[in-house]
Amino acid sequence: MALEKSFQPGAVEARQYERWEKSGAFQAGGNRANAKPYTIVIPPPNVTGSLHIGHALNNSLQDILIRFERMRGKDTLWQPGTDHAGIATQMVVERQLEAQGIRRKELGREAFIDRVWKWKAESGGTIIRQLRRLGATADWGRERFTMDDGLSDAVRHVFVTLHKQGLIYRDKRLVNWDPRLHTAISDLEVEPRETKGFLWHIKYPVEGLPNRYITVATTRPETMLGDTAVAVNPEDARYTELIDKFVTLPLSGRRIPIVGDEHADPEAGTGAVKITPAHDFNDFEVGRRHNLEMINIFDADAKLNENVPEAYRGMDRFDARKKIVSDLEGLGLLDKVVDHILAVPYGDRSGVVIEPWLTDQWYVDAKKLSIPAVAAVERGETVFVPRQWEKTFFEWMRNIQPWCISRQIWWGHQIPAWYGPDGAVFVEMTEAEAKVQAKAFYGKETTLKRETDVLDTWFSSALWPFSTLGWPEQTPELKRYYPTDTLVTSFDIIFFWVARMMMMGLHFLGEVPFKNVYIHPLVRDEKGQKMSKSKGNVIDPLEFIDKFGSDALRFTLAAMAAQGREIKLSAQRVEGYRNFATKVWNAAKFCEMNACVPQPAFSPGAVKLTINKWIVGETAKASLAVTQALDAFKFDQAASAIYQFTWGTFCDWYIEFIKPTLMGADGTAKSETQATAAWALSQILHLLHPFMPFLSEEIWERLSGKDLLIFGPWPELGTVATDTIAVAEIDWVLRLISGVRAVRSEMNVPAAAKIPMTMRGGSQESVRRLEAHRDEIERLARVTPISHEAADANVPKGAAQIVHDDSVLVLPLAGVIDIEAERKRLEKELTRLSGEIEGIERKLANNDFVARAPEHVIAEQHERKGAAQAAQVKLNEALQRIGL
RNA sequence: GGGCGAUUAGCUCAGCGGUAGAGCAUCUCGUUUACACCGAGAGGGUCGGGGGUUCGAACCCCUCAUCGCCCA
Repeated sequence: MALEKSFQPGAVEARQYERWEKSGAFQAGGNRANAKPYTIVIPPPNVTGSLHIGHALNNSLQDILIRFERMRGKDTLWQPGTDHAGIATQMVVERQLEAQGIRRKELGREAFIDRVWKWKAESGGTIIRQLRRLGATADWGRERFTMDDGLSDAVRHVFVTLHKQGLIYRDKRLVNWDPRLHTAISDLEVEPRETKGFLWHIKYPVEGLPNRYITVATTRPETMLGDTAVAVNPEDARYTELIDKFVTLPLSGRRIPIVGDEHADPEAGTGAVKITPAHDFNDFEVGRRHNLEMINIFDADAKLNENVPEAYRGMDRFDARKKIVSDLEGLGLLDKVVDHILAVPYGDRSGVVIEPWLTDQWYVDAKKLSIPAVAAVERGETVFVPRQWEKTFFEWMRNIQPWCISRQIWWGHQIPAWYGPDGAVFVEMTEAEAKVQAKAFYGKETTLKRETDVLDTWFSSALWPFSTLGWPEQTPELKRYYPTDTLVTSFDIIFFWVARMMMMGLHFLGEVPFKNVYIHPLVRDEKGQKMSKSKGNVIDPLEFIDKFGSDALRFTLAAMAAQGREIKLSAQRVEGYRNFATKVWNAAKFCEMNACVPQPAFSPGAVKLTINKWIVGETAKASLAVTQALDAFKFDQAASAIYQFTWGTFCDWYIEFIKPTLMGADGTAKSETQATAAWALSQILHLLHPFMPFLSEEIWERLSGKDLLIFGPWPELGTVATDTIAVAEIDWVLRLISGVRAVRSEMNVPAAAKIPMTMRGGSQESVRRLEAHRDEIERLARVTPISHEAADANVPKGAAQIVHDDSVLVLPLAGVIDIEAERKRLEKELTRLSGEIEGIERKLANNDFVARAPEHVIAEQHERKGAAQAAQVKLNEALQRIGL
């Protein structure tokens, strides 16, 4: 079947994807039961999500690894799925209901959850379908969802076990309260935004000292109604005499102590700070140190509650701020107001200011769980790539806080805890078991009330690497694929994912969940800005796929995935790699037109022609480069290696070189070259497959028509030795051609003109090479006739001369050449050479260099100097001849 | 305030102790039978500044500057 003029991704992608899927290539296990397993678990995207460019990068890289290992013969498992995204999903469905005039609370918990499931069945998991367009070869039959029965069972099991081990407990602490969503959220879901605000300096009258005030500076005056102390630094001489005295809190008249605490920074504000333990994380700690009372002044909406003077009750926190400031001013207690920049915490889902609020919540003792996780990374059981991210991991893990896992929403894993009438709690897998416990506790049947809170989504995500494999059942899959091999994610997820999965994996399976964590960059727009819906600069990967093809997008992302950088993506770049795809297509078309068909019995080590020996060696080199780069997660280098080899070596030189042979009549040379070209192309398709799967599979099908490329085998050409003699010879020819082309262009010789070339001097070997490659040189350098003459022969007037190793190439261009220009060219070359020689001589004259530098470096310098000097001699001769 | 990172050709980025690289852009030439989504060639960098270590530094160390990100 003849190949069309160019590659049409749209016509190919769906069909090839179907071939793969039908072939069973995606399925773990399969007929590779004896092979070594290789496993990646997908970082589960939100079930509400759709594919954005970050997902495209993340999943392209995973697919490249999976395809690479699959071709190498491993039993690959790429475990796909989504998480239930508690708050996000609940919000989506709630909004839908509101549009129909239905309020969640009116509907009731059970009915609401039914609606969420219905929504999930209809519109959830868009992203999973979109991943197929990217060419992702995950094992879709094994797709999991964090709310599946099995995974929910794992969640309950973990919760109950940790509780019995004392690693999950209930506590009254400050949490990040979202007054709009009415739930606690995690530190990581809080987005600090730098905001212009004020520092209000407020005077608190000191008890027993008439007209003596202590002035506190605060960014949140409304919280003063909950103050239970004023703190000053014990070292601060201004205030030492006031410590242990009392102030009268303005507006409420409460009597609160002045305490000495290091939290007060003498340099900041007035050096005295008000302490509101129930509404500030730092103050909470101060309160614990000094046994201060904790007064909660807000309700769940962040409105002032009954613990404040009546005038302020029921007010919104920001309205209350205004009133309090003005009331203080009226009392003459407002000292001054200073502009101040502060970080205000916003909920990343709700967009409202988060309120530190005192509530009862469930916590995981993350500190205890973090110890083995840190140790495992220290021992190298899990390795981060690039390594530097281990610092980030350690930094966070060593300062880890108790993990608040309860959420006051409905969609999620309801906490398996039941309360007795007196508040005693029974944590069990099922209500029946809880009842048994309760009966033993109370000595009689009792009515229990289940905890209404659900768990943080990340609690279930943390179990993903093993819950998806069937844990807590001891399944064969768990045994075979855990620990997984590689987790591919970006750095902003180290805390969310990596850390929590490490803790849970180690605690429950005694082994790390993954051996490598590859941290890839974040994708930004062309200007380097983070993409966000509000900025309107989001790139839709599907648009790129439609326009340039999935392969082009994948290749671009791989090529830009250099370690330790951000990716700035531009359409131009994607277009460039689309062009590369077309180039490959056309090279294949050329091979097809010239009957270059893969020969099953072809042995790359047995080819006879120099050019074929050369391309065999170059192919082996390229395959090694790609393999090594992928092994080291250097996707950019792997992409670059296959790109350079395909375009710069195979297309630019090899194909051009073999044209005469392919079109000639020499049967033996022709058939060897056809077979070699077909072989080299097939190696290219194999090496390219992980990056450009659709294109490579399509060409492979047309070329060989048989086995699917997706199954490999991956080129392992380590045993094919590079023929160094052939490499040196072809290198000599290529440099000769390039040299002639450069001079022609510089001298403005019309591209179509064929000019004579004489090689002057040169060793026997040079003469032999010239003769052996006469045809190719004539064609590619556009010179004819080619002749050879002795080093002392006469040179025609007005000839351009090129020093080429041990010979000089003479291009007689009388009438065409500008003698002055040629002289300048030669002189420029000479200047460059003498500069180089000077530099080398300076080095060699340095005794320290000769004494201390390694031998091979010195030898190299001598070699370079020799070559430069030889060229210098020839150039000088050429300069002398030019005027003759 | 603490930590991490960046600064290399016009742009985007590799390279991280021993002759400064790629892609794109620019300029010149091109109806050579796979490809103009192409071919041939060219120009362009004292590798942010300053110190130091070394026979030798874009690369290691110190310092300053500028710009990011994370944590307080």
